Amino acid sequence: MSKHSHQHTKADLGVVTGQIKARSLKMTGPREAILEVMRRLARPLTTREVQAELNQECDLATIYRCMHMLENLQLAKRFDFGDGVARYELLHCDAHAHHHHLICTECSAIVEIEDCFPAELEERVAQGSGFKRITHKLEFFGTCPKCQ
Amino acid sequence: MSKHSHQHTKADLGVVTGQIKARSLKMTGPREAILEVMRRLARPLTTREVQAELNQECDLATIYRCMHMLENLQLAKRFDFGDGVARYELLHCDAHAHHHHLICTECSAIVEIEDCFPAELEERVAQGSGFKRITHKLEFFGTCPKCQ
DNA sequence: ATAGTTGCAAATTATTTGCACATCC
DNA sequence: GGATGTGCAAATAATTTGCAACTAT
Repeated sequence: MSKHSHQHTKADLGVVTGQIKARSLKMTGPREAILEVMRRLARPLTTREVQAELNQECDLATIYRCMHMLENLQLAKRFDFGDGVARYELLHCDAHAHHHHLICTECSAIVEIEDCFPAELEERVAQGSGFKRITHKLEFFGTCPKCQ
Repeated sequence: MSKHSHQHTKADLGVVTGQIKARSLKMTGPREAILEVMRRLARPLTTREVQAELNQECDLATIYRCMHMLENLQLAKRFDFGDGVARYELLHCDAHAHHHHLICTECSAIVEIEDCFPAELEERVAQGSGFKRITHKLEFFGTCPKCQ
């Protein structure tokens, strides 16, 4: 419940529930369960992975809809690792929100990269193109120690 | 044929056909047509976009299979812009092979970014993780001038 | 000749949607 | 009570696959 338990790798669900209620959306059983899984695993997850981690039963459609809601509220981010399946990760609440991943092309293991990508390049891109509100997605791929 | 005709935006199909034949694969009519489209448009294309640009008829399955072949031969690269559709782009043959894109989140317009991303960061990632053969994908998203 | 290719149709897989019923505020 | 959410089943949409016929080399 405390709003300041900064565990750094775990999103603060208080913020999430706050955002949900602020928009007259509802905090339901399935949503709580999904959020708990996303907070606990704290890495990009497919809808099926989320479903598998759930204690209770939950329809895939519900999970998809929850992911979309979280994405719209900018509480989660979608990632595409090139295998045709979308993955979603809950965003952290502190400044560490923006980060990248290193994915093993053999076993799909995911490592979070703390090194933040220089935002300076983003500005250069903005200026050279006339685009506004620029964001970026950066993912690294390679072969993990186990799979080498 | 010259290895140094730097047209910069167009891949050298000679290299592609060379690679294909070197592996005892065949250069067929459909493949030539697909490659011509990819070379001409020189941006990430969905299979449907390729099909629409083709003069002759060509089955989607054939285009998918061609994309996979090109990807395996490292002659093309797959991109995911977050809309659930894979896009493939023919790689250039000169040193400019690696590049990034800036995609309009409104109209999906694609701008190629010449600025190459510092490979130095890639090495730092490699060292910190124990991963080998590291590559990366970096895409920028924003609102283009027209859509602002 | 023969290994590699293609089109077609059917199968898979991911994701979305309509709707009646259930649930949160 | 009324708006919002859920499960279920059906609909879309992307991508893959089996196979018989075809074509480069």
